[in-house]
Amino acid sequence: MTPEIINLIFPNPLPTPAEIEARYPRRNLPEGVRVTRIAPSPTGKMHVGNVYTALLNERIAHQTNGVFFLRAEDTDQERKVDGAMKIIVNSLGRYGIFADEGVDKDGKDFGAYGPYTQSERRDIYQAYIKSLLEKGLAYPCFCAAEDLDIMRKIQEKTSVRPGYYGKYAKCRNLTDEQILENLKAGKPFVIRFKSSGDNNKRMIIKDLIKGDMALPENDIDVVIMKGDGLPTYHFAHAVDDHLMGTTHVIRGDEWVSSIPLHIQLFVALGWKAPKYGHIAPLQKIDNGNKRKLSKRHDPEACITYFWEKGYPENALIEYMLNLINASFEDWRRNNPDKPAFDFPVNFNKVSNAAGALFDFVKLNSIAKDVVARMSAEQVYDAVLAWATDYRPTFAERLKANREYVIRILDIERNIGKKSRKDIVKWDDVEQDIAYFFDDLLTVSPAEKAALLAPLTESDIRLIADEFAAIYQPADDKETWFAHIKAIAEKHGFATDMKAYKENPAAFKGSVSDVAKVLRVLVTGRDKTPDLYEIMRILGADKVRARLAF
RNA sequence: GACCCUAUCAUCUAGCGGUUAGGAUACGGCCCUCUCAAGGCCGGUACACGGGUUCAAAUCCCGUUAGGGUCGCCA
Repeated sequence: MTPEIINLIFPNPLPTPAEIEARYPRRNLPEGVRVTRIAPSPTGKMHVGNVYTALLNERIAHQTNGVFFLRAEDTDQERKVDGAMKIIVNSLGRYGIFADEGVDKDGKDFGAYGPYTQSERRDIYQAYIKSLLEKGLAYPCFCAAEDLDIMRKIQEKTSVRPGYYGKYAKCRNLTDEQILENLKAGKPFVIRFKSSGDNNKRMIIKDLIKGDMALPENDIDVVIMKGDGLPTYHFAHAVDDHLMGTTHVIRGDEWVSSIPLHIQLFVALGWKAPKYGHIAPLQKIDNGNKRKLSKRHDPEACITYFWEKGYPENALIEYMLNLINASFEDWRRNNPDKPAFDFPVNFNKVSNAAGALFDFVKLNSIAKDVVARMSAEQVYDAVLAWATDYRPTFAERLKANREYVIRILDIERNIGKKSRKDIVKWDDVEQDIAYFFDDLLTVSPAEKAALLAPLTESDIRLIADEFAAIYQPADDKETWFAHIKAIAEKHGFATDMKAYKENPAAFKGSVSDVAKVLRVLVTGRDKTPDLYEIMRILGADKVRARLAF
């Protein structure tokens, strides 16, 4: 390719590859230290899968005291959304995932290997594309999108492998004169990579996660520079991950089939390719089939779904760590008090080769454990923070009743392994504690009576009155329960559950029925945590008032 | 259609030639118990199918089937 042509393609002054290399010195890191990255497109929504991939990459790097950086892949100017980096950075930060270098929430760079936004790296990509043109490893292509469509249709119709290769690569063998003519005529063009691959040959790819794969060599002359002068993903990946010193590229397995291309690109540019690891996307069941979670169709694919529901951040992290290495749950059992990030991720054994179903049942179970390990104060703070964003009215109530709510949240908590586990997500709490507030307790007497059937209204009234008369909030739990037993005995209810079970007909009911009367009258529900605690927290006045059935 | 990958309980998985196929979640039962939750104990459920190789196969090989992914100037 003549200098004249190259100057027509790149009339602007460009740095030389050597100058660029000098600006990106090799990272001086000890053996075994890993450099990874997360490279999302700023399209405005954060997929759970992005967080999952970021978590894995972050762990892989930071477990070796390596570098984890964030790069904005915004070469598709059509899909770019303003403010998207803020969403990405906040989403990750919320889960404790922080980059050492990259783009911050305002789109500003930090770190020595920038710019970390691809659209700001145009000259760098073009410099390397220019060098490829000079070496005859790339060429301009003047085929219009419509021409390519027609070509693809013909290929489909004649059952040939689609793509721009071999005899279908029309612009590959254009003469310098033809190129010059097109360029001078101002015909739009892209730059394609001149592939020397043979589709009939296989190359062995060593994938860190999937293992060895035999993939066909790439023989397609892919576009490396688009009509707008920006590179395609493939080319930007090679340039950036080389210059930025990425040692391990861990990404979604939609990239598997382009690994041969990527390796080709590294070879053509004279660089060493990073190690690759590919993870399968998170799936869901749809009409009996698995398919990947999609931002378009599945609300739960968007990370904000978990914010709205108030899933504890640690619950999602622990769930994801569990998907990464199923041994996480054993580790957690042995290390109940350690931060989740202390878990040694073994990325040679990343599970989920085929794509795991995102399992909310399991997530919920993990979430219960996570919440059970928190103190009442921590739960309060977390619920308040969540409610402030998503339930302002509830947030006001929480703020006005801090001590009271903490006491409520503390019922049967912090007793080691026996802690209650009824909170999965912050969204559950308002309902859980509603009966502690008179204005939220809207169960009518009729509804209460229905819950208490077959006891009659006079039975209920009798029990309630007798208990109200004797109730002392200062009583200890034994005394409190002795009162209930006494009332039971007096009215023909069994106090010995065994005796009752052996001969239920001999009694009107059991002591649990008496307790149930009190429970329903005081809380409006027949299922609650420890009634004794509830009464103490409510206070004698409120208890008596509610017992006045 | 072509190519690549994957295939163990309902779900996530352990397993890497010899195991009563293990764990977790879910489910069921019992115990505990003022209800519920929690906890403890117990239980059922799996190697997709068909061929090989081998003394021996969930493990290795080959097919079949099923699922996933990729075949763009999107990433």
